[in-house]
Formats: sequence, C-alpha cells, structure tokens
Amino acid sequence: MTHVRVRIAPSPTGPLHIGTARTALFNYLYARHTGGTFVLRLEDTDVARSSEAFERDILDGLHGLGLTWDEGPAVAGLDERGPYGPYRQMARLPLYAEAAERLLAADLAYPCYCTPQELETERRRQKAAMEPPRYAGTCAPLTREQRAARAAEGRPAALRFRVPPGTVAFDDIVRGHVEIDTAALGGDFVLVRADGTPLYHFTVVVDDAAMDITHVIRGEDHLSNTPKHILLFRALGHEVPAFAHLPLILNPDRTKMSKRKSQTAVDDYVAQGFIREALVNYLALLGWSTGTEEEILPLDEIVARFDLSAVNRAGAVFDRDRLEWLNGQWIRRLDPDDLAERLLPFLEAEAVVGAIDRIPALDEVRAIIPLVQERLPVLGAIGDLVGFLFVAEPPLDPALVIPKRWDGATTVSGLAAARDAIESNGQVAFDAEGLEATLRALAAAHDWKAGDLFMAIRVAVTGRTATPPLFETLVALGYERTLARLARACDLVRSASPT
RNA sequence: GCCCCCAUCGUCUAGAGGCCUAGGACGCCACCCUUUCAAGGUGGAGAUCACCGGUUCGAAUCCGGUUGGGGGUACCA
Repeated sequence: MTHVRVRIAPSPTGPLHIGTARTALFNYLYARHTGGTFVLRLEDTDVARSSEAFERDILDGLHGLGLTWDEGPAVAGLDERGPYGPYRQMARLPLYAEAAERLLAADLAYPCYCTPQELETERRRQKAAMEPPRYAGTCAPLTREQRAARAAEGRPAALRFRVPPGTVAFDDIVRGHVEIDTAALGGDFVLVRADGTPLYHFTVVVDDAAMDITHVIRGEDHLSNTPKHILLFRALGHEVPAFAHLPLILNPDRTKMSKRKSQTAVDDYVAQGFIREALVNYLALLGWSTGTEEEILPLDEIVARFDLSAVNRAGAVFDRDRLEWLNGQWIRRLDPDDLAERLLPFLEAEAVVGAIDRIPALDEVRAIIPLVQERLPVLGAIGDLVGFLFVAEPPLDPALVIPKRWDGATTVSGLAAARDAIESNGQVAFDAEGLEATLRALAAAHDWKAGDLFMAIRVAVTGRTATPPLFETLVALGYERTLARLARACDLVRSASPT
C-alpha cells in the first residue's frame, strides 16, 4: 500500500469557513488514521481577493482546532515545512508555466484568441437559444499560421485544454461509481488566462500531481469538476488520485452553507466561546458517525475510528443547538484549571465592553469554577452568569427583589433579618454550610418558605433571578459585599414600595 | 436548459433482506431531584423509512421509474 498523502487547499479570500474546517478535518482524520501525510497548500492565485490577514486567520484557525499539518507554507512566525514546496501557488507560477508549455507542445492545449466580449456574446446567444453554455471551439482548429497572424495583431491568448470526446469514469470513495460524458463539460476550458495567470482547475491538478497527492478529499461541490481534473492528470502523464467527495454542510433551507444565511466564520464561533473539542467533535459528526451510539468523542478517538467509506452521502444542515449542547458537554469535561484559563479572555472581553468593572485574577476565576462549569453552554456566557461578582453594584429592579408570594414589607424585613443574622454570625462562619443553616433557621423562625427568602436574597445580591447556588454565590461575593448589597436592596425596596 | 449527486422523526444520525410494531442524540413537552438556573434521571409527542412499480417467502435495505431537493455548468476558488 502506498503512503497516503492528502491536502487541504484553502483560498485566503476570506476568514476560515466552517466548510473549509470540516474538509480540513476529514483530510486530517484520514491522514492520521492511515499514518499518512497531511499537506496544507495555499491557493492564492486570486490575487485581487486574497490577503495575508486571511492567510493568518485560516492557519491560526486550523491550528486552534488542533488540525496540524505535516507540510505547509511559511506564514508570519511559521517556517515552511516539507520537501514538496513551495506551498503557496503564487510561488509556484513557474511550475504552471512549464506544465502549460508541455500541454501546448503536445497539442493537448491551444491558444485561444477569443475576447471576453466575444465569449459573452456567444454565451448570451446560447442562453437565448436554450442551448447549454459551452465554448464553441472557435480557436481549436487554428493553424500555426493563423495563430501567428492573430498574435501579430497583438491579440492576447488564453490557453485552453482540448477536451477529448468520450466518457470519464471514477470510483468515488464515498459516492461510488460516477460516470460523466465529457460533452457535458462545457467545451474546451481555460487553463491559463490571457494575462498569463493560471486558473484553479489547472493549478489544482498540477500541484496535486507534483505533490504526489494520493487522495483528494473535498466538498461535493467539486464532484462535477472532477472529470476535468482527471483529464488533466492524464494529459500531464500523472497517475490519477483517488477521490472522496464529502456531503455539503447546509443552511437551514438546505442550500449550501453560506455567509448570508448562516454564521460561517470559525472565528465567530470561537469568539462566542465554542471550544475546539466541541467544534471538532461536532464537525466530525456532520456526515460521519461511529455506527454506534457514542457521540462525545475526543479527536484522537475520532482519528482511531474514522473511516472514509463510512461517510454519508446526503448533505447535513448545520444545527447550532446541537453544537451548543455538545459544547456544554465538553466544557463540563474540561479540567477546572484549564477552564479557568480559557475563561479569562472572555472576562477580559466583558471588561472591555464595560459589562464588568474589573478583570478577576486567575485564582479568583478558579475559585468560582464549581459554580459555573455545568452552567455554561458557551464560554461567552460567563459574563451573564456571574458578572455581578465583578461589578461595584449590579443594576437592581426593586420589583424583581420581591418574591412572588411576598409583598414589599415582608421583603424588607426578610432582607434586614438576613443581613442581621449573617452579620451576627460573623465573618468566621461565612461559609456555604453555615449560611444555609442560618438562613433556613431564620425562615423557619418567621414562618417563611425558605425558597422565598432565598429568592429575595438572591436577587438583592445579584440583581438576577437565575444564578448559581445561592450560598456558594454569597461566599464568592464575600462577607462585606454581601452585607452591603443586602442593605442596599433593603433600602431600595423600602423606598420603592411605600407602606 | 444540460450534466452530476442525494432522499429514515423539525435537525444530526443508526440501519448494509428477516434482530424494525425503525434505535440513539439535539430540540420540544411532562414529571422527579431541587433555594433559582443549570446539570442529571424518568417518561412522552415526533418518521405511512419521498412516491410508484418490480425482484424476493420476506425490502427502510436490491432494481427501475417518478417527484422533490442540492451541486456544477466562468479568462472565481
């Protein structure tokens, strides 16, 4: 068996897309599962739309997900790795020129002098006549003399590939046998623009051939293009790699996932606090499953079980709710110290937007992990959950402080009594067990339902009706602040509900 | 239009001729637990396996057709 070589070939024309991440993941999984090599190649020939910022974003994003490559280009801070470089297409221009030269010399390709306007006119005519759009082959039969004449006129030439008649067949690893008549390919297609820059279908094949790629694993949107690629591999005299076309990730309306209809940037998910373990796990399960009922799987486990031929054929709608659930599962499985560290940037972000007044120290965050770990669907929810700990005074709606079964007067006396009880208990006994005992006793003594008292205190001290467990929360708040907030809420309710 | 691909609960999926009166998960609804919120537990609603024909003793599973959906069809990637 030959050594597996697969690649992900993103185009740096936008931030890392969920679809690209998924394709990268499946290539990575296949490479790691088979002990093969995972190559990263930048397809940056669309100079107008490519940028270095996007390059960084894509490579950082992939790394952030834990998808490391064995061979890849140099980007800021990273050296080029691998013996098949360079790994960015703009640095491979001479290779394409050489390949173009070979095809031209063998008459497998020919110069085309048609202008964009002429092509456009023809396309319009075909459309009007209800014919399938295809290149008419105007320049295909040109003799050497005719070509020279056109060149002498100063007409620039694109290079077109001569599409041979017949049918191209291949056995797709996920889709099975596929057969396409080359007549359906739209005629002889362009390899190199008139300005000399090579086009995607050409570069991808030249590079996959040069880099000895053995398995092309990519989105189903490339299935129809595959015959063109196979024809080119043959023309270049290279062995045709195996193909595996992955089902598309879909918008809720079942069209190909797009920026317009879905959140597609991996960055955005990360910024909201989706963690890499969950993202990778979720993406792996879009189109693949273990065949068992296990769903929560770490990357190495997925690698061990991955099977390309078990990949689904139907497209999969991206379900954010399910991702959130999985994210919560993974957050709960995180080591507490690790979680604390991952939370810090989100608290910093809260401070930046002014949602909290200060950034807690790491130890402080560690201390509250037990309160938040099983209450975070995403890391970004941390501010909402416990932001009240890190502000001077949380905003307080007096009406909210009064429990449903209580009135203002009861609330005032309840809060005052609680404050006094806690204070007389002293700072030494200020722990969760002590607080619970004290406050339960207090409720019993006044014939209040403990839940009502607790709710009044909860809102008084946090400003919210939904919080982590009360006593632990009070402890996190601290003795002094607990007393102060109780007193403040007491005053607020008293003045808001005159008796 | 033409070419290609696809089709099991709303969503992600299990299922590779009898184990299926179709299993799991998310979401939804109830109940339990409970100081709120989560988490967890239990239960429920939810799929005539797109449709029609065939093959077979037997089909979600195989074959053909229909319908529906998607993708491709550039001097974009």
